[in-house]
Amino acid sequence: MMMKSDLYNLVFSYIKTIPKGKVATYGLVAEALRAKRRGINGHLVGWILHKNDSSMVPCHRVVDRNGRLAPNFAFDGAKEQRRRLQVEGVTFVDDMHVDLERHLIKK
DNA sequence: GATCTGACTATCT
DNA sequence: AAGATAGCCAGAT
Repeated sequence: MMMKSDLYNLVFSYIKTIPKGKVATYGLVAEALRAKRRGINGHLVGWILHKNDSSMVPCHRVVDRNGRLAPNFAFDGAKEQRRRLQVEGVTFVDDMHVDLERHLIKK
């Protein structure tokens, strides 16, 4: 198979489980992955997504702990990410911040 | 195989 | 309040 690596697989597997209209934080993903691979931090998660640039994965549902969207150099631009989330029913408290209280998977 | 890098987060200054 | 530092890991070179 062409699996990049175990980490990629873990990250994508988790992200794919994020329900539509929900979001997860990098820290949350990292925490979940920590169950499989010890000591994983948010850097790993975001960085893997960056390297992979997977349009096939709902990486737009992953935000930082403040609910802020990824930086502009991800996706087609932060505004594109915001548009995708809004289409899925995610509400925003700011142009760049999702409403974590309503859409964060869990805490 | 050593060094650099990274879309994070918490803590300190 | 905003910038700097530390902690942590694995992929890329």
